[in-house]
Amino acid sequence: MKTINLTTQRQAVYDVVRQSEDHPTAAEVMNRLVERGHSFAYGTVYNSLRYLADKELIRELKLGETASRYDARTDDHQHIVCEVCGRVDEVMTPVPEEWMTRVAEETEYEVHEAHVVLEGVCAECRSKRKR
Amino acid sequence: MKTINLTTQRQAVYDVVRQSEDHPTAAEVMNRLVERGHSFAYGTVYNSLRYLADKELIRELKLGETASRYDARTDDHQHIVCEVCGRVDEVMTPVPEEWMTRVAEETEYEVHEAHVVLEGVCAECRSKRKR
DNA sequence: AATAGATTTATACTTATTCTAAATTGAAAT
DNA sequence: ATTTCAATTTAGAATAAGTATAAATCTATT
Ligand SMILES: [Mn+2]
Ligand SMILES: [Mn+2]
Ligand SMILES: [Zn+2]
Ligand SMILES: [Zn+2]
Repeated sequence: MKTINLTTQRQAVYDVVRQSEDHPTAAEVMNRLVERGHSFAYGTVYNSLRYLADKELIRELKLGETASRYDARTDDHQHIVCEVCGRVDEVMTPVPEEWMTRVAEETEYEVHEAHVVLEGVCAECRSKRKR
Repeated sequence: MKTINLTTQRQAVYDVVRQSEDHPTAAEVMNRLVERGHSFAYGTVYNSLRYLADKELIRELKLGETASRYDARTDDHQHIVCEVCGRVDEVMTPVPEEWMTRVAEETEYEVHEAHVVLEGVCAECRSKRKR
């Protein structure tokens, strides 16, 4: 049931995701694997990412870009994307329970989760802009 | 600058989106155009949707599915997707300003907007399930 | 060692969308 | 009315991300 089989490939993919701070795409994971001397088939990287996400060791993020990103943080959190440089940062402030409750009332849905993608300008791009 | 040129094709695409309650995908828009007796090139439908979204007559939604959906409502609102039947409903209860402010403090971003996709089970699927 | 299930690999395929270059349209100027 | 020119549409090719397939390889158990 709960048994997790970490093959060489899966372990290497997992390591890359865990050691990345920037929510890499599958293509970025692949590049980093090559940098580390691995050469796995593309399909294997996709399979591994899917496997790790299924086992909840990582999360797949759909941020509205063309490619999914992957995140080794599996605790509840959201994301913010810089409109200027594209960086993706963590949002740890939780979505208010009370808002979710109100949405459940409004929509008559049983609400399971909320995926939030915020957009704005990061501190770095803001300071660059002022000048 | 602000001039909007609604060709026959763009007008027809706009009409379909406005008269749809269900946030159709580009392929669904195309089917509905054919039902109405139109036969536009695929590229034209995509171009029209992009044009209308640029002019802010409609909105493009990225809900984490493979295909974008389109929405004739351009006022501020969010969406909820049923995990069982896939239907997409409106969420009009606004995201709390206060939460956005806290996120701005936490991340040091200048926050411009929030895109929220909630997931859960709709009333209809819930009642079907209970039996 | 033999078997069998799981996994990896290379490659083909799919889906959504964008790009391209030629043809068409339509408004403005003659 | 005819010419002109930019904007638009069209058909089809191209791209990007991801999935499916089938053969080869690995691994645990007899
Ligand atoms: Mn994250
Ligand atoms: Mn909507
Ligand atoms: Zn930035
Ligand atoms: Zn439902």
